[in-house]
Order: sequence, then C-alpha cells, then structure tokens
Amino acid sequence: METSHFINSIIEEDLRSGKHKEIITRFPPEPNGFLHLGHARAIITNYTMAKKHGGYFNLRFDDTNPVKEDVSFVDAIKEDIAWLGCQWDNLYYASDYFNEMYERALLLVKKGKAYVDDLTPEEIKEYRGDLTTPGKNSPYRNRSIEENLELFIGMKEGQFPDGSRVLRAIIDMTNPNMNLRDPVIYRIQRAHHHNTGDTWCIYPMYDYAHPIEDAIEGITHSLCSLEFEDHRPLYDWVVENCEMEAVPRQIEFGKLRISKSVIGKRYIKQLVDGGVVFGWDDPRLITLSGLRRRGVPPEAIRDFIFALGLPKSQGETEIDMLEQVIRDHLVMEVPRVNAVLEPLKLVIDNYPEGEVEYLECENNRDNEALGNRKIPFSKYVYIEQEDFVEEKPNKKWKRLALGVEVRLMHAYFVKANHVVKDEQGNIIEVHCTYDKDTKSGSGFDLRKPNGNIHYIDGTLNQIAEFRLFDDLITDFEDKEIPFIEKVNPNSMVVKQGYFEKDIHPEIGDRFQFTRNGYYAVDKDSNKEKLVFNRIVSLKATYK
RNA sequence: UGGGCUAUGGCCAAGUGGUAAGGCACCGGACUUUGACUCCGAGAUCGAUGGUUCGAAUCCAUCUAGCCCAGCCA
Repeated sequence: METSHFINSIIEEDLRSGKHKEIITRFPPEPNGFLHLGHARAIITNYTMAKKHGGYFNLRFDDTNPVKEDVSFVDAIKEDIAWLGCQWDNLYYASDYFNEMYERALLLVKKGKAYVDDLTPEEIKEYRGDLTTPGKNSPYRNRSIEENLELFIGMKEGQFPDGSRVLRAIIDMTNPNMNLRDPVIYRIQRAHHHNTGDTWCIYPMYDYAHPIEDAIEGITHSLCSLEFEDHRPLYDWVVENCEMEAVPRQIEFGKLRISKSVIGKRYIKQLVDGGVVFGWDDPRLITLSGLRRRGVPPEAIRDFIFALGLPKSQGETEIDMLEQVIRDHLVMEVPRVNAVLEPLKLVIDNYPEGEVEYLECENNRDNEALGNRKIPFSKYVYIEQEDFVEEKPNKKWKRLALGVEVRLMHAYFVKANHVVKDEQGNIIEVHCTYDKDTKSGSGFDLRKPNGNIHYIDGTLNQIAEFRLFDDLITDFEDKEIPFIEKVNPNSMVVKQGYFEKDIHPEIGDRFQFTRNGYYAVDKDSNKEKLVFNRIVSLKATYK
C-alpha cells in the first residue's frame, strides 16, 4: 500500500542522512473514551511508518489527568488497535514516567526555568492577556530558586490544597504564541490515579509531559494533529530545557473529517450518554467498535486511510468513499446469498403442491473458491414487495409486473397473472405461472426475461431481523440547533423478513444479500432469530 | 485587528520550473441469471491579482477565504 506522504518523506530523509538508524513511533491515546475513525488514521500512520522502516511502534496511554480518565477504556482501546491489525511492540503508560517528570521539573526550577505561581486560575487567565494583548508577568515570577524549590517540593508533598498553586515554565509572557506565555506545567490535584493510586497529588500537564514521554521512549517522530502546531515550540523547549538525551521531532498532520457523520469524542459521548444510540459500539457510530459491530472489515479501514493520504489540508471526505472501499473488500470475499426484507407472497399456480426442488447455486459467481450450495424452491415463495408492481411503469422496469416474465434467480422464469388484495387494497399475493423449460442451468435461451429477481422459499426459510442504517445526524449546517436535536429519527430502520434456511452463521459473519447489500450478523442474534446489520448497500443505479 | 496553518475538477488527493496521476461521486456506453461486479468514455489550467522565466500549480509579491490558539484538558 502506498504511503508516500510528506511524513514518509521526512522519515526517509532522516534515515538517509543518518539522523536516525531506526524509526520509533507511538500512539498516545488518553484513556477517556473509545477510539474512532480519526484515531485510526493516527494508529495506522504511526504503525505503518515504524514497520515500513524497520522500527517499532509503542502504545502509550497518556494518563496524566486522573480526574478525566478511567481504566475501563484501556482494554477497549487495546482491543480496537489489535483489531485494526496494528500490534504494538511495547505498551507504556505516561504515568510510568511521573517520577522522571518530577525530577526534570526540579531541574527546571534549579535552572531558574520554572516557578511556583500562587495566582488563582482567574488571575492567571487575566495575566495571560489575549490574542492581541500581550500578557503580564506574574508577581510570583521572580521568586528565588530556593523558594521555588521549597514550594514545588511542598506541592508534591501535599502541603497545599488543590488548585492553590501551580508550577509554571518561565518563557515569555508577551509571546504572540499563547502557549509560550509561562505555561502551567504542574497542577495540584488530589485524585486517585488508575495506575499510581494516591502516590501523587501533583500531575503534569500535557505540554510538559508529552515531550518527556516521547524522549524517554526514544520516539524519533512524534506525530500528532494540526492543532498542536502552536505547541511545537513549547515541545522543543521542554526537550531542550529538561536536557533530554533523545530529541524527538513533532510533526503534525490534518485531522480526518467524514461527511454526514460525527467524529469528535465529545459528540459521540453525548449520543452515548443521551441514550440515543446503543452504546459506543452502535453500528451507526464511526467508532472502531461501532464499525466492527456493523461488520466493516479492518482491512477496508486501512485501505481507506491509505487512500486518503496524509494531508495538512482541512477537507471533509465524503462517506461514499469509505463505503466504496468497504464494497471493494467484500465483493469477492463474502458469499452471495438471499434474503427478503419486505416479503410479498408469490404463488406459482402451475407448480405441484408439496413438491420441493433443490437448486444449484454458486456462493460467489466471481470467486469459485467459495463453493456452491443448494437452495429450495416450491409452489410458494417470497419476493421483495418492491420487485412487483401491477403495471409495468416504463421500459426500464426490470422486475415483475402483471403480464411480465422475470427469472427467479437460480430457478425458473415466472410470469405474473393476477393479484389478490385485502380489504384495504393491499396486494397480499401475486399469482403466476412458471415455465419448466427455463430452469437455470438448462441452457435455455429462447427468451430473455424482463429481469432477474431473487426469492426465499415460502416455508423452507428462517425468519430474520434486518437493521438498516442511515445518517445519524441531519442538518449539519444549522449551527443554531443543538447537536443532540439533529439526530435522524430514521437512522435505524428495522425490517422483519426471511433468510435462507440452511445457512447458520456466527456472529460477525458477513454476506452479500443479492440485489440488496452487505450484511453482518449482529451480536443481538439468538436461537430464535438472526439479526443482521447492513454494512453498506449495493450501489443502485435505479430508484 | 496578534501568532500558526491551509487553499489543485462536486468530494478526497498526486504533483516541488517543462507543459494537470489516481480514487469517490456524477453523466454517457458495453457486458451481465445481482439495475451489483467488470470494462470503455466524458469532465479542472491549479483561491485571486501582479511579477520572474523560453516555459509556473510549482519561484517572488500583494490580496482573499477557511481552520487552529486566550484549560490548573489532551
């Protein structure tokens, strides 16, 4: 798979020039939510860059803020990454480095590069200035090194209440880059940490912790998204002033955006917490667990990510592209079977009552390796309601209609003669006659049918539930409407219909339903009923 | 209005001075026991303007538009 983006070029240049002998990358999720498609880009990119150049790839949980994080996410994140096929070489936690971070902070204080500030959060904000106004130095900025040392140690020893003081880097309060206006690097926060328990009551801030984590692990290229570009000078400042031996390089790439979908963790969380969806693994979500449950193969996700490249531009990719990559993956790989989602009974008047034929049927016409199977056929069958109309509407109609002959795929030509309706005028039965000379496989070619439709035998079948998914969110443009009110009430439509009798799939198994789409067996299936998720429909040039 | 970044057909994206790859979508057409698949074909002068050059999407200048930054979040 082609990966010739600008980051790849930088890496190859670093290898060629001898700057690095091996490439070490990392994926540093914060364990505070589930992974989504956007993370997939980061994971796959980091993994691929390391593996392609013979290096290694670390998974590191960026757990520097215990009040926001939870172990429950750790296992889910690991599962998602493994599912994507990006097995990490090392598993680390930022919290493993708390001690070293603390020592390096001490070093900064001793070098006169950091100070303890007693300003309240509100005051810090005031002193920081704004986008066009330079900040002012904190009155505590010129404390002596000794005093700073004592106070910072005091912070660590738990002598001060939460939020009463912070450690700040001494950089430049007038810098046009807000990140350099004496950034806070340690805060006091008495919270139980999932990894370090109650050992610490001070926790490092991301901007301080991250470069140290990278340097400790010898990360050569620290990839992140565009919003951290402004943080790079601070990243470099920390590496240099903390005197880290290894010098990782931060490189930023654009975030992934997908049309007609929500990708932000906080938006997805709203949907989950609001009970709008089943959970983080709802098939309508583009979380990795949601995509997995829906039936999307991980290879398709990787191809999709590669197909997009790794730009710094800020576009939004149409979801159709993802869907097409998924189809491309499934078309040759999965069996093509039959299902009827909205059944209409077809009675073949001249077919003997009680007789059953088992007809030969390929599992995938374009992939013989998938073998054959037999499907039953008898006097009563179900076809899709949308495959019949009383009067053929136009020349392009390639389905059944009164007086029209079509082929029931793998079986015979049938011609519709009359219908039976209920009191409300709904068609409940279509009566037709079949021509026994037209049996599939017989080589009959004296007439062309008006199309080919599929069917499920009227009694030899199993009932199934089909879940069809549509856009979760509508009205993306309207910024006035609260996000949660934009949820599409028809984002999931459930149909009860029939599936072939002799196929007994496992959860997660994927199929193409002829003339309909790709489906996967959902975990809600049970002995009484199969439940299928529609992964993606077949392309339709009619309708 | 301070700083950082981005700008190639409807969407994504190659291209880094030599005369616009590819994918998705769309529109034609062929094939077809899935209106699927497959296969042909159509479609941009590169945000704007001005300059440098024999020659520019690629270099320079100016402008315009969009995104990000004022957490003791990551």
